[in-house]
Amino acid sequence: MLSDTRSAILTAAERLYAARGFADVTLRDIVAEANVNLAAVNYHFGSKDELITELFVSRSLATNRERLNELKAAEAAGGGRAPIDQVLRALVGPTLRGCLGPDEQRSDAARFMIRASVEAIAPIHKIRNREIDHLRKFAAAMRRSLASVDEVEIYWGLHFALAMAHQTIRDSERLQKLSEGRCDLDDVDGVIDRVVAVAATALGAAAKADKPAARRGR
Amino acid sequence: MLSDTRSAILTAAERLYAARGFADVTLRDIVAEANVNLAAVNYHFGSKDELITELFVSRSLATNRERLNELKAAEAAGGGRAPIDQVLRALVGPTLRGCLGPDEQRSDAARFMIRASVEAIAPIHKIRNREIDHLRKFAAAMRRSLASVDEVEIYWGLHFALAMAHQTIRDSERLQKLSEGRCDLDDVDGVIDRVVAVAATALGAAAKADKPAARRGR
DNA sequence: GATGGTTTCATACAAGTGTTTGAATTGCAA
DNA sequence: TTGCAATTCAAACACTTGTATGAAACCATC
Repeated sequence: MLSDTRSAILTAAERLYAARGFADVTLRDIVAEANVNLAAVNYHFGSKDELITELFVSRSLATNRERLNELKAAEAAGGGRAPIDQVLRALVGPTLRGCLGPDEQRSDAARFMIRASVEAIAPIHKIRNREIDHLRKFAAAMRRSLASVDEVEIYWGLHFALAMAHQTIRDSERLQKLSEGRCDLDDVDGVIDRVVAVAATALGAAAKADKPAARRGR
Repeated sequence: MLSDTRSAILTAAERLYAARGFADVTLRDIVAEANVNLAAVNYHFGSKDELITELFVSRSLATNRERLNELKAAEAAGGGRAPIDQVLRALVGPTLRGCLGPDEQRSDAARFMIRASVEAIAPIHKIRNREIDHLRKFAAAMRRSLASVDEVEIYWGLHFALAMAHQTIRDSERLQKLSEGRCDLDDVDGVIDRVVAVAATALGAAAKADKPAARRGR
């Protein structure tokens, strides 16, 4: 049976890290949010780093599971091979849905994971290699979907898709200001469509030529 | 005449922040790197935050100047209007060149700016609005280049171009591992070509339809 | 109801942080 | 050289951080 205090700490830490980042959230902030005693953190987790590690591992597994579920559903519907846009959608959809859109729909877990992937925090950096194994599954699905595309292009496409999704979450405020509100970031499905469309187009172009567009102007 | 100590502090801070991020670089680290006394920072800058602010403003102006120079050169050659790929190249080229490629070619300034744009550090967050004015100039150049493209698509294209460039810098290690070295990140011009090509393709597709590619699979 | 392990609590601790201080040192003009 | 402002320096300051301690409270089991 999991201690009540234990999960209260995890939830509070997740919420605070998601909202304010790792830099200026202290153990005292966390225990205040969780309404528990300061010493409870070290009692239940051993140290602050171990708390962060456990939180990251737990949320990382959950996110990966969600993405793989979407992927498997898409591939099952297509007889073991899903259209590239559905593969990409499974990759970027869960995180985008968890970070954008109406407040009540956002998840602290998704925003925590974004912070964790961006801020170079010591305990997380050591574990992050596991994410590569997870991404490899998507690279494999993309190759099944686009058999004629060179493997290198697959990696670049996957990388760019994640880049666009990630940065859209992180810099949504800047894009709003820059476009003076004309870019609608509350239309989460629209954003997902855009990211998927651009990445799929890039991969589609790669299917027709081994090299990207001709270089000019150097 | 600028004090020797003053610029030594700026240089040391830039190098350390570029290499290790803001989180775990202390004033004592900086003064050790600069070979000056601890109190020199507060004497010359007033506070740590003011040091960071001055550093960010200075490097930000330099980066923006470099990008605008490339843009103006391209537009001058085209009679006030540059091809979209050259506009995009002026936007992402300087930073990518300063952050990727051979060590001796990298600039602490470029890597410092990446850190500054990623890590939510208080003194910088207040100034970062100025970057929007700078990006607006590129949005305007893109509209001159692609008169038929809807304004919203311009913003999305600019945003995605920066996203791909940024993330490629930040996650170059992951991409290397994921692709087992098959994605050549030392070929800086090749990377720039890829980013520019994908962004330009996305904008080109937008020129043919008001909406991005049809939505599927919801 | 007593017992003993588990959990909570107030408090203290050592280490590290940015900042301040006041005395030394420097550099330059009179 | 003398005088004075600008700069450097070692030391200390006030504060915050994560962690450790030992007593108190809790709680199921006998």
